[in-house]
Amino acid sequence: MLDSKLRFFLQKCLVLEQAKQVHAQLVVNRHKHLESILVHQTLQFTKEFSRNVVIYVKRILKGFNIVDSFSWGCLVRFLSQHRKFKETVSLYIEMHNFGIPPSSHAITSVLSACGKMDNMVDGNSIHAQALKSGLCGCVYVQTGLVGLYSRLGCIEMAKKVFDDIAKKNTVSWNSLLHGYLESGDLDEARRVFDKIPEKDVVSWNLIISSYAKKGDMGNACSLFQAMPLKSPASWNILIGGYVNCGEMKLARTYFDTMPQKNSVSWTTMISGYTKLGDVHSAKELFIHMSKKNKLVYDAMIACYAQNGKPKDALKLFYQMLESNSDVQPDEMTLSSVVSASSQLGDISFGTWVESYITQHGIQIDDLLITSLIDLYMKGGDFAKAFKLFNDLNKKDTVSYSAMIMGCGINGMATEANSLFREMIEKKIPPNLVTFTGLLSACSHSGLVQEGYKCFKTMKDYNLEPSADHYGIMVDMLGRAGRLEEAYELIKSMPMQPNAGVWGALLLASGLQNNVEFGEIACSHCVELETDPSGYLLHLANIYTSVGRWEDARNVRDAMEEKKLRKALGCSWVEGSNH
DNA sequence: GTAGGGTTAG
Repeated sequence: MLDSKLRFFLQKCLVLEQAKQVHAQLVVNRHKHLESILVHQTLQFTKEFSRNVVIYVKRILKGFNIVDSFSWGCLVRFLSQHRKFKETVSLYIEMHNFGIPPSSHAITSVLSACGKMDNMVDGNSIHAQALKSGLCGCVYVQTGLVGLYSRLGCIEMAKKVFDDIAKKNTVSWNSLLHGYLESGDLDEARRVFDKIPEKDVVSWNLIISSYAKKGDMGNACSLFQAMPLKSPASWNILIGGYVNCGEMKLARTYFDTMPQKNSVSWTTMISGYTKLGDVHSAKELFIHMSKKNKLVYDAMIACYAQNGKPKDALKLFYQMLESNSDVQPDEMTLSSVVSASSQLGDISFGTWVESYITQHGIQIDDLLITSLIDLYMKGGDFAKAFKLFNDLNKKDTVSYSAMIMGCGINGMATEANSLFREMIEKKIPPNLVTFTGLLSACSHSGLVQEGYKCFKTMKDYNLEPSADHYGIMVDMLGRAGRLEEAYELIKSMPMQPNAGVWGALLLASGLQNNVEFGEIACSHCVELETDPSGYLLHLANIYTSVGRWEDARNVRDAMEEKKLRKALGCSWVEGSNH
């Protein structure tokens, strides 16, 4: 009697606090045999990932006096489902060391985690373990292995395991299909797709997503229309395809017409607008979404951070912390947030983030470390930045560039150059950002020869200097007093010089009190910018410095007049609204 | 088994 009552009660266990209360009751009433149901229910109903749930459940599991592979498997699956792949594998190992034999549940989850992490080593040893424990006859485990080898690009192994499956289900077929898609063999994938006896919505989604990823929206769209039953994922795949092509209008049409939007639909659209720099449309969508989950917050925070709105990014982050205890930031959220604070030059935020990470047990990863490196380099805490740099699991183009960029800003040319040499030795390819850092290091240290050499090196790496790179070169030459050379370089540019390039020449002309180049540079700046008052003021100062008071006054007068006209224009517009 | 979020410049 009490059993069924408790069972009913357990079904209602939606949040951790309730689970804890019920658990206390179980213990008091000596119903420990119901603990595994509690574990199962709690994990099933926890929609948003929460580390507290993991800690709590693990404590219950370790208190079991019976071997319960099923409950352990539930926790392994919970971690894998919430994309905590590293933790999935380490819990699996912990479970093994605890003497719990693997369940098919646990094995399939840990295999999928290994696949998503590109972790062949653990994947292989789990395969071996599955063979030893006799679980390889289980279709779920076999299918999990097909999925693992498919993801890791070992299509031959995948095919071998697949052929051994006695009773293949649709999931087994789909896993193999996934393998051919992953290896880029679209023709073979299409043959497998046509051979699947009972295609389900995932079979269709897989083949459609492969066309969408290739940018072949014609095929993707016609298959989408042909499929008998569409799931929200099918719509999201199509929308994602259009987003990747930059076709936001078409994406929006499908988004607006789809019958059941889910959070993926919203995040896909928001990130599409992010990439095009359309913060307004992204925000519009974000505001109108009713139940926002963590990923939607992440997408919107990233949108602000990537589009030069760091204050908005931080504001939304604080809002996220306050809004809902279910939505907890993780390393993904924090990397955007750190990038925003770096843009604001707020180095104290780094210390806050680091303590937040330890307090909440967040797994720090290379991307988050990279954003912290950038923050500390810009803030001048080089010791901390170098330490973090050495902590990286894998140094890549972005992390090297962040370091070099920081050296560049702080005029550390020697360090920048040795980092550059190091990355070349390690065969890590530099990109345009790397050279921005290197060139600005030379510029800030007055190393003209070195700068030229660097600039010319770019083509060895198939990199075309951008207008910004020219801007730094102009700045460097200008500071060295070589205005003529700087002007020649601007004239040689294959693209239209921007206001930054001319501004650099103007600034240098100011340092040298050179009217001739000052006038040229300023006239271009005025053409390119809507508010040229700063440039004009600069030119006026150049006139003053060489004693041409009359010209200086003329420029200032012209500025005043423009300002007045602008002010009048504004008040006229405002007035007309009333 | 399918769909969504993060790091370096401007």
